[in-house]
Amino acid sequence: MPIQSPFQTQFEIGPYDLDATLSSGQVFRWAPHPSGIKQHWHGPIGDYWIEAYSDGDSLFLGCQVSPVDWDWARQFFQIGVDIESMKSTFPKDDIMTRAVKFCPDLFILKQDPWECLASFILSSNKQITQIKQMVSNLCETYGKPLYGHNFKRRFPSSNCISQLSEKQLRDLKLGYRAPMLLESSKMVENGIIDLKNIESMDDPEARAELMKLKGVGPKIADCVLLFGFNRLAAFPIDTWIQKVLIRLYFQDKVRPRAELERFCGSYFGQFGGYAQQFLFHWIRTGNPELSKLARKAPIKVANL
DNA sequence: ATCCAGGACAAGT
DNA sequence: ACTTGTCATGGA
Repeated sequence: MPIQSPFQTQFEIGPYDLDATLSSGQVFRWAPHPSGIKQHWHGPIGDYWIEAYSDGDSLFLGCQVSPVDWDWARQFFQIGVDIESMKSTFPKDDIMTRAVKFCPDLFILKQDPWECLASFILSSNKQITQIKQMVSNLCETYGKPLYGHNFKRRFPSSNCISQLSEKQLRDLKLGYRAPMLLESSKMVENGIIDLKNIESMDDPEARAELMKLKGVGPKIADCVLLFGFNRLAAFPIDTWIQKVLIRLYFQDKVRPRAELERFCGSYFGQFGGYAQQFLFHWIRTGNPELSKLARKAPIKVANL
C-alpha cells in the first residue's frame, strides 16, 4: 500500500478508477503521485493536500496533518454512490456500451462550486494541460496555504479574485479569459449571482442563472452543474462530444447545436452527465484512430 | 508552420 | 434561429 502519509483513512467502495477519474478533465489540480504507482495520486480537497490510492477494492486517503474528519473527502470522491445502477439507465446502443466497457469504474466528482466555476471559465478554447497551467498559476500566486503541503495553495476565493486587476490576471497567462473571470468573481461577490441559492433551483433555472455570468455559455454552465453541483443529468457538449454525436450518432451529418442539446437531453436520460463522461473519456483516450477524427472516411460503429 | 484546444460573444445573414 | 470572426496562448 503506497500511502505513506501519517494520517490515513480507508473507504471500501469497490473498483474506483482514480487514473481515469482524476485525469478526465473534471479537476485540474490533481496529479499522479511521484511514486509512479498506478492509481496513486495527490491533490487538494478543501484546505488539505491529500494523497489517494485505489487498489480496486478500497480507496485509501492520506494527509500529512491531522484533519478533523474525512467527510469532505467522502463527498468529493462520492463514496457510497452506486454507479452501476446509473449505468443501467444508459441507452443500450453500441457506442454507449463500448464507452462504458472501455472504462467501467469512472466516477464524477463533487467539487467546490466556485472553484469549478472559475476553472471552467478558464477552460474555453484551451487544452486540458493548459487549463491546469492557468489554474496552477492562479492558485500558487494568490491562494492561501493548504494544510499538508509546503508550497501548494488553495484555489483563490471569489473575494480574492474580485480584488485583483485585469493585468494581474493576464500576467497569469489567462488571455482574454482574464476579464471574464474578473467580472464573474465580482458578480458572485456582489451577490448578483448567489451560488448558494443555485442549489435550490431546478436544472433549467440553475443553468440560466449560471449563464448570466461572464464567460459562461451553455457548455461551461453544464460542466459547473455536473461537476460543481452534482446535477447528474447535465450533459456538457464540447468539441469532443460533438464529434461523438455528429460522427457516431448522426452519421457525419452536421446538426445545429440546439438539436444536439435536445437529443442529448432526452436520449441519455436522468444520468446523462455520467453517460457524457464515459463518452468523453473514451473518445479522448480509448481509440487512437477515432480520437484523430481526421474527417476522412466515415467510421462504422460496428468496426470500432 | 499550421491547426486546434472540455467556448463565449458580438455581429452579420 | 443559424453561421462567422475574434479573442490569448501554447501543445501537438
